[in-house]
Amino acid sequence: MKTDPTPRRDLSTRIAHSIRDAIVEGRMIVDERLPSEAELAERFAVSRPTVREALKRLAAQSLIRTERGAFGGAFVNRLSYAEAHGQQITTATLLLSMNAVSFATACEARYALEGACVALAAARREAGHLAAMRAEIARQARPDLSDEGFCASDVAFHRALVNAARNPVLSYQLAGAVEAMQPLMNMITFTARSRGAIVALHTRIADAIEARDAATATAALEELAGYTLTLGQGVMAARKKP
Amino acid sequence: MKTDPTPRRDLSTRIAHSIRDAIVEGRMIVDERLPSEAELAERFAVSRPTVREALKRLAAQSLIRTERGAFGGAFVNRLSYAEAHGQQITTATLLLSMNAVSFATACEARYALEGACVALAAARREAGHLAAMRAEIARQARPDLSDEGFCASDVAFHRALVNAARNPVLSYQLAGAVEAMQPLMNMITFTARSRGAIVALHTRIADAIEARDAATATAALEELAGYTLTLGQGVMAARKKP
DNA sequence: CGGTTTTCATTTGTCTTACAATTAAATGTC
DNA sequence: GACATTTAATTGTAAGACAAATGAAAACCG
Repeated sequence: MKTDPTPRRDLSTRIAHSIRDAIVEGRMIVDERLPSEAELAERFAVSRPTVREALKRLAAQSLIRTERGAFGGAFVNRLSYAEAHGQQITTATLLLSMNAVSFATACEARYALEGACVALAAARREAGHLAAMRAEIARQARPDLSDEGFCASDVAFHRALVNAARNPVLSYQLAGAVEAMQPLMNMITFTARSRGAIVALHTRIADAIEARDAATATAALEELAGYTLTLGQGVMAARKKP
Repeated sequence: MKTDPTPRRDLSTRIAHSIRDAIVEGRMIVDERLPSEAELAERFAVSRPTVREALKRLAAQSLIRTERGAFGGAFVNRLSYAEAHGQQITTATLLLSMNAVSFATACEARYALEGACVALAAARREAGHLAAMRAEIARQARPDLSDEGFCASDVAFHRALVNAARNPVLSYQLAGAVEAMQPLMNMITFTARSRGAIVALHTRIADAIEARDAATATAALEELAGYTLTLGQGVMAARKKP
């Protein structure tokens, strides 16, 4: 635990960085116990509240977890895909909402990334993935589904599509892109007609994946990207006027 | 700021969640000032150290920033691409290193995502992106470059390639994938021969991007993916034996 | 001796109080 | 009016105390 990598900032930041580096560089391994707060305070020559602030920073990034009681303490946490997902979605959502990212840019990024998956998905999909996709398509066809429900189902469909590529790293990366788009998508009012078009395209994608036909799946996805973009831009334009 | 969404966890976690929700849901806007620590302590009926722990959690996620002095305080932070990048790279790196992700899986994900960019890059690249790519290729051709230097240059080359697509959301997403791979790539010892092959492929990609030839660029990238995979698997296999 | 209960030491969680450091605004001075 | 000084607000840090949780060890009991 080296000290003082950034002497400008406050103590808890520096301590957090120092411990983080130890974890990232592998000097501390998963499930290894950190010294107690009192001991850390002594080692870094700071008070316990300051150490605690540092530990909370690390906990916020899921780098450590803490347990109370005797033989408790702070432990290096194995970062699970689920935790990483959660963090990525929060970050990506904020990034989009705070930086005035245009619908077109977000849409393009999302479908570009998703396009990277469909070829793999066509090659590797299993019955389960296909069933999940079909189930969402069925939901989307129900006319009593709310717009929010339709969007949620859309996300679920695309997640199933991504998972069909059977690469957890890809799934993790795409989760951020797909889910972060949801707030933007929720702004769209889906008419019966647009829902029909989307369901038709989803069906084409699912059929192509089932047939292990990567080219057709890619083409349908691209068509969907174009259609989504058109819908979204209409909404954004209308939103500007008043 | 609603209270008590998760009554199980400790106070600072709950308070952090409550404020985070207010930010994510847009009830607090960028650069808006949070109440002072003393006031927050009063509102949540907790002590100031507890409030501070909550604020440190949020600061660790770049959701807020703090300024000292009169009229200072905690402010909702505009999440910049740079900050989001940094977080994503840390998360992705830890995810790979802690979860025994195979070289093949990581490699596949990386090149699949990157493939999503080349077509756009071919269409949109500007002189600057091309110059950056060429500069890295030139570096990579120098025989006195260390293996770490070669890897770093490789990352820089691919970052330039991704940036050529001129979609900041894509760049953000890809940063995680490309940079998180670097520790794995650093394990590879690049022989003069393999360096030559990689430089040749990089050159083919740059040439194709310059010629706005997406198909050739994609093909070269796929070849590079295959070659990298072969190199990596050789290393991983050799590492298993002893 | 075996199982159960109790005690106990350790550690995190929280509160209280206090002071130092910083900073912008208000005030005073020339 | 320009510049120096004071002041009030706010975060940063410290020290000490107690509560709560928890597993280990000790004590107890059958």
